Amino acid sequence: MPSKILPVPFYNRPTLTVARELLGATLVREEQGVRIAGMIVETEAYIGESDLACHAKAGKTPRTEVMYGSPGRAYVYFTYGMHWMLNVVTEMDGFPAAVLIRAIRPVEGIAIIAARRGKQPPAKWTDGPAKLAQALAIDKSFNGVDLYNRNNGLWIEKGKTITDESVTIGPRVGLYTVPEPWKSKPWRFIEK
DNA sequence: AGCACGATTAACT
DNA sequence: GTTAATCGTGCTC
Repeated sequence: MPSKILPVPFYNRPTLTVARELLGATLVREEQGVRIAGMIVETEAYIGESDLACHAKAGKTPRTEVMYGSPGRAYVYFTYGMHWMLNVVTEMDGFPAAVLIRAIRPVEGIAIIAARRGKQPPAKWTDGPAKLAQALAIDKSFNGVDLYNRNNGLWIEKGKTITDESVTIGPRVGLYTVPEPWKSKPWRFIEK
């Protein structure tokens, strides 16, 4: 049986295309042989130094270095003093861009997710970027790891195809101090 | 060395 | 609707 894991060429494409096509894909975390997985239902694109919402606006720094690297790797960063965010690096080596995985729908490893997120109702287990990172135990140690093989306990598999009728496109969120037009770019993709 | 801010969340009123 | 929590990062001095 051929691997279901999305290969490097999938990520080595325009970021908006990758963000759109990641909807329906399966984000998989494997811990000690146990799978925790969910279908990706919300993404956002962050594209290049000219995108003033993208961390790469500051240029290549220790923090943003991964985004400048080869596609198909994880860019994990820390914010608000307590939250981890998972992104997937896109486009050619040298161009800084990534897709933020904003939400997933739990499919496997529900018991583990419940143990980590059980204080909240199931609908709120993985409906935000910091929430899914917590549910899947993703932190700084995953920054820069390959997502196109099983070596690192984190990868993305081809999943369900989502039709355009089931996709809502809108502006990215949380960009309070980002100037226009970047603040309103319709670079957020949601599976209804 | 110090500072302002943040691709958020949960718990409030 | 508002706001505290909490600290790495990048910028200024």
